[in-house]
Amino acid sequence: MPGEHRWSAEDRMAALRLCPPFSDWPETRLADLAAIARAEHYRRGSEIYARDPECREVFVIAAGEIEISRASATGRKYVLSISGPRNALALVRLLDRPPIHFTYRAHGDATLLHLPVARLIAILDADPSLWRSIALLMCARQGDSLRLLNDQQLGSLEQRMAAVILDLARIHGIEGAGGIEVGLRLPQEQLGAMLGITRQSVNKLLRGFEDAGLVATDYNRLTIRDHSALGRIAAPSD
Amino acid sequence: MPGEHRWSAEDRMAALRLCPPFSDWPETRLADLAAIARAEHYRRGSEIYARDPECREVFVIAAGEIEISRASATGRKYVLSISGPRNALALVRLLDRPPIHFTYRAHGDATLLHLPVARLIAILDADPSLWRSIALLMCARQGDSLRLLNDQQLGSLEQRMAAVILDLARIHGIEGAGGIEVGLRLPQEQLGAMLGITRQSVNKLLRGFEDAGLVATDYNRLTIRDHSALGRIAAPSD
DNA sequence: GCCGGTCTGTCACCGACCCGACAATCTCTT
DNA sequence: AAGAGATTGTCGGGTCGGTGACAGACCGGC
Repeated sequence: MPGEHRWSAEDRMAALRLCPPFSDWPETRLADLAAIARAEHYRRGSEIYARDPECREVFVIAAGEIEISRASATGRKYVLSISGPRNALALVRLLDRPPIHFTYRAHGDATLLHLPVARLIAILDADPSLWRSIALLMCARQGDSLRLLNDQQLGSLEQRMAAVILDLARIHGIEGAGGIEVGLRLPQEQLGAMLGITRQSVNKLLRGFEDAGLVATDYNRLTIRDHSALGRIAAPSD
Repeated sequence: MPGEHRWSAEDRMAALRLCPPFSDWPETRLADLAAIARAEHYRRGSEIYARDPECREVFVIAAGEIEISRASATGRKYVLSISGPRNALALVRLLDRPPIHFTYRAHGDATLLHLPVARLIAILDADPSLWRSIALLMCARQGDSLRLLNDQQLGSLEQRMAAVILDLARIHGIEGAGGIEVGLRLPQEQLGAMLGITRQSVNKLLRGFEDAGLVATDYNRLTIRDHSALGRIAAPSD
């Protein structure tokens, strides 16, 4: 783990090496990438592109978690997901005119590598076979989005709640004695923002899950007690 | 327009030439593509991959409309969209293991060009710069999905209804004297399946729109009377 | 032109979720 | 160690959309 104060080109390369879609790039290309990357540290709660929402940069999470959300005019907030280390974000900015702007916020303290889109594209065009990795990653992301859309329309609240919990555990889970603990500050309000429901509804559902022995909750902390049962709820027959 | 009975290699190329992501391919590559494409005709209501849902093919709509949907265990149906000519579908199948399977159904009579994934990938790898067009298209598609997710979570029913109508008009709209007519058989039940609500709710909303002079309805047929007002409803401030 | 199937309009009832409120508990900073 | 702020548990009332039902209108085929 590199020191917080400074990220050398080596450190940047090490982070990129583990991050799809760059993880299967040859070393020389990774070096090109590391050369244009700029490391930046964010304190908990700070917004990533607060200064310039139109900024044409992609970024990679080197450490920490990033909440991807969007607020409505009425003040409600929808949290698309909370992404973890080794994840590339904002890839839609490869387009000249990205469709809509999501807000990225550091959920805990976080370190990001920023990659200016223009220079990234230059690297890709210099060795077009690299585009393949981008294309396939975008296919995977698209698949995830479609599954999410489908779940939201067809699933019951219980199903969606179980799915969100399992998803969080998959990304941020820490194996422990009593089960898998979600290594995140996770107030019920936040779960609500991911499900599009209110805090109170989350509370009721969550207590239902707890009574059934599926999860354990403890002030901002969530632990999965029965992973397979939760999976059965999330995907009943599928 | 080629005859219904037979699609020559020339006909197939002509269709592909207009379809993103192939529209900016050089002629020689388009010829390669046309060589592996198989044209197939579908009657209204027939399901595209009824025989083999696991079939590893992408396809392009040469003529007609395709409804992309998914059914729940309880019999409810969610219609993701109704896609029109010059659209490539099922691109997520470029992945070895696509995430979930959507059902594709011919909304009216339709003609498709089928492209086996393995051979398509062979063409792409033979000239990797072609992957660029795939990557950028998938970015655009991903952006569309994210916008849809956002709208569904944050938008009111009215907003979402207006958005869906405008979207349908953009793809299937026919300019006419009294406004833009949606050139589709469009029962209220279908609109409901796109919005995740029941026929009855659609009816009430739609009559509200009609009373306000935004649209005109006439048995299976929908005409937009006030496009800009509808746009203001769909995206209030944005 | 007739008829079965599809589509639309409408109603009463009901349940799920939202809203506002309040008290208790926990965490973090000072 | 104390107090401010954040989080949780819980309640009742209100509202929106779902459910089931029914009648009437429309379409397409024979």
